[in-house]
Amino acid sequence: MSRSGADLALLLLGGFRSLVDAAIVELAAAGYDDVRPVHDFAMRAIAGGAETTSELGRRLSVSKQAAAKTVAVLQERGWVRREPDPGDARRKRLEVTPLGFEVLRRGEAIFDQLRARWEQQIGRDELTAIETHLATLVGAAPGRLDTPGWIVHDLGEPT
Amino acid sequence: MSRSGADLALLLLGGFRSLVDAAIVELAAAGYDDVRPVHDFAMRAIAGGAETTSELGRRLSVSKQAAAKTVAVLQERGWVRREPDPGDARRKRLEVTPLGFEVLRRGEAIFDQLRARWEQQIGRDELTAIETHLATLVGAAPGRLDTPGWIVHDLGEPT
DNA sequence: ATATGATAGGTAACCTGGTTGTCTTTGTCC
DNA sequence: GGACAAAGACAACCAGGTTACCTATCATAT
Repeated sequence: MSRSGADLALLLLGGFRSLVDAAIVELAAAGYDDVRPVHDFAMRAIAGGAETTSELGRRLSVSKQAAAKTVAVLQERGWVRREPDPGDARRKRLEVTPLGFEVLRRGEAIFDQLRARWEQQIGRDELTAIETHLATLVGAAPGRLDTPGWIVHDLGEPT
Repeated sequence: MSRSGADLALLLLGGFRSLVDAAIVELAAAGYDDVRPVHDFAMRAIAGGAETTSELGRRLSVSKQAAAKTVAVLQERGWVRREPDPGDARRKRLEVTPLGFEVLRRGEAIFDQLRARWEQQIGRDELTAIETHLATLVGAAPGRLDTPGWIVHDLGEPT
């Protein structure tokens, strides 16, 4: 019945949004108010080795100023700390706080749960097929979205 | 190898963005500068029967003020006209201009082309399967994204 | 016939997540 | 020591949203 290409785009966006909206709602219910995708991404990047604001900006493909704004809210909420770098007075080293890791782990659990729910609906093989194909789509595109290789999967313990 | 739920969300967003970014680039190359998804959606909604700014806002699930801003740029670019409604002095009737339809048709063609390219890569059945499953995901979600039933598929001729 | 309430639109102030441009401080390399 | 690069801070701006509030017009009930 031939969906249009625009439909496809809409479906992809819709899928993302239904996942993310559900996650935001559940995080809020768990007491973490107003966690946005950008917060999650940024904390993962920091946990994954983005030590400075400038580096964070590069990894997220945004300007360092934009990264600085994000860091400011993260810091204000106590999810990220900024401390002077002993070896370089220009830098302020970023680190995710235990509380930040908690948010990250919660978010992860929620996403996994949503994914599991969907897997149950459409079947395991179908889901992996979708993921594989999406990965090739994203990978094949003249990528504006930087390959999210920096996404840290093992959140470990909050030290 | 178990992708996480967060990966899935990222893949969906990435898929949307690679499609949309490519479309924006190609539309720009065709002389239509800075066509954003929101412009396309809004014009489709208008073409599909959203006669007033308030109605447009309702259909796009944004405030009427936000819709008014979008209409302002659409009008400025000559893609949409606003004319007083003869039967109701409060209303200003919206209509997509021939130029606006041209943009819409161009965008549609580009999306279809991108979809076709992808279909070639992963196979027809796979793509339809993905679309079907995405549709259930989006449909099943306690939908923040209003069902885009208003999306007009047949752009017809610019009259 | 008019008062009441709903609706269309406009204006203004504000938020978020971006941008560019400019500046200072600090580090590195020759 | 001098030139340049990099980190961060600050300001102005933009897009696309929000809420609050105002006026004009229409519809309806009494």
